[in-house]
Amino acid sequence: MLGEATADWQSKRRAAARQEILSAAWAVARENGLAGLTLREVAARVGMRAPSLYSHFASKNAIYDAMFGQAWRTYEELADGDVLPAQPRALLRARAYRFFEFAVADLPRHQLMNLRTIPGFTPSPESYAPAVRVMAGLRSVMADMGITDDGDVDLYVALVGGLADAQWANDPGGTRYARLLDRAVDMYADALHLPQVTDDQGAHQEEP
Amino acid sequence: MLGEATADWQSKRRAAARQEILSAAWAVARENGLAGLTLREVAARVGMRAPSLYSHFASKNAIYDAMFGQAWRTYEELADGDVLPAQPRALLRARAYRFFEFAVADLPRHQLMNLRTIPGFTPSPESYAPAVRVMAGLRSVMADMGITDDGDVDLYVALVGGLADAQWANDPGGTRYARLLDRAVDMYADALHLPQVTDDQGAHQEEP
DNA sequence: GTCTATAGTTTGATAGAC
DNA sequence: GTCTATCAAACTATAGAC
Repeated sequence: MLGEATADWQSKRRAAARQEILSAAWAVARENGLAGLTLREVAARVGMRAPSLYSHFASKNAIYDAMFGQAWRTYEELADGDVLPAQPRALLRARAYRFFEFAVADLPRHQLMNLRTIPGFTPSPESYAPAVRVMAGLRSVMADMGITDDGDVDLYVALVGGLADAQWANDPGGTRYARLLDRAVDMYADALHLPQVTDDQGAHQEEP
Repeated sequence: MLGEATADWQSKRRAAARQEILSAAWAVARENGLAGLTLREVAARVGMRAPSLYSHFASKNAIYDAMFGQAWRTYEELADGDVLPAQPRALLRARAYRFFEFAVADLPRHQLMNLRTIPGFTPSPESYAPAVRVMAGLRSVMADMGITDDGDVDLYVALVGGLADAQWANDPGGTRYARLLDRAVDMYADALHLPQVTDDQGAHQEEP
């Protein structure tokens, strides 16, 4: 008889196939634009025919949905892996750099996560969950430094997101708005009367 | 023989037909999303068949292009029509409200003007010109109040645009980020050490 | 300038054999 | 689970009559 080992193996194969399809979908989106995604093209990249995708995803929108969830989970893991500085300004800077860098690295991903690019697409609750957790984590971390007003958090989010959007809109591939991140965070921190950094510890350093 | 009056009349008819098509295109974009625009649907709304549109526009992208130019010209006229306050903070607030309100009023228009929603679409120089003029006008007006650093202007643009994008992303139809506009402009003005308002003149007032 | 007709693709999705 | 076959529809764009 077939034991649980077989069920496990099959389940892993299924998950691997799903992941292969999603990777192909990201590649197509990066080449043809997020709205330029087609099932045939995705299938071709994984050596399948279009109808076979329906064994793994219920519809094209289900693929968008899985991509949305995956993007936010990836960002969540990155953000959770960051060792956050104790100094408030440094912490806000670190979070700003993390988000900005992630948003600027991949346009279709950014569009799917943060802009309403695909008409009619709405993420499922399951896929939306990691986005909610990310926002909750930010609120928690900011509350720890005394920022509890919802408007203050929203302003920070809009400020950092605005720089990322402006980077894509006016200088894609460049650094025109990336260079303003420190200035922007300082401006924000000043407005909230966060303590000044006494030495150089707060300045952002790229990882080696 | 046919005089110039006839040529005038014909030229006006042509312009009117183009405008009718563009209006229909905006309506379709608002209903089906910017990427959901189709020639058949646009043609149907003006009582035509799809091929007839080619008498007025060379391609679908030419329609997007005309929409892009029209959107920026409309914004330019609105901004040029504004009577700007002399007080620097009030002026920045007025410009911020103008842009934010325009961006939040129409998602496909905002996507076409400021986000890269349509894969492969790039505006022609003619359609891009009003956008350049708007930016030049902003630079000029900010230079008059002593803001000459490019980074400072870029930061203002990103700040206001970020609020608009966040409004669409996180609270479409609401006022969650609109309520932060005054706070955002004050934060920015403080960072640039712009003079404080002495009385209430600087507070933004909606028109009656 | 608008029409019909149609080319020539491409699309998302389903049915059913294997 | 993947395939072939196919649907039904939509798409942009062109040709040519009127």
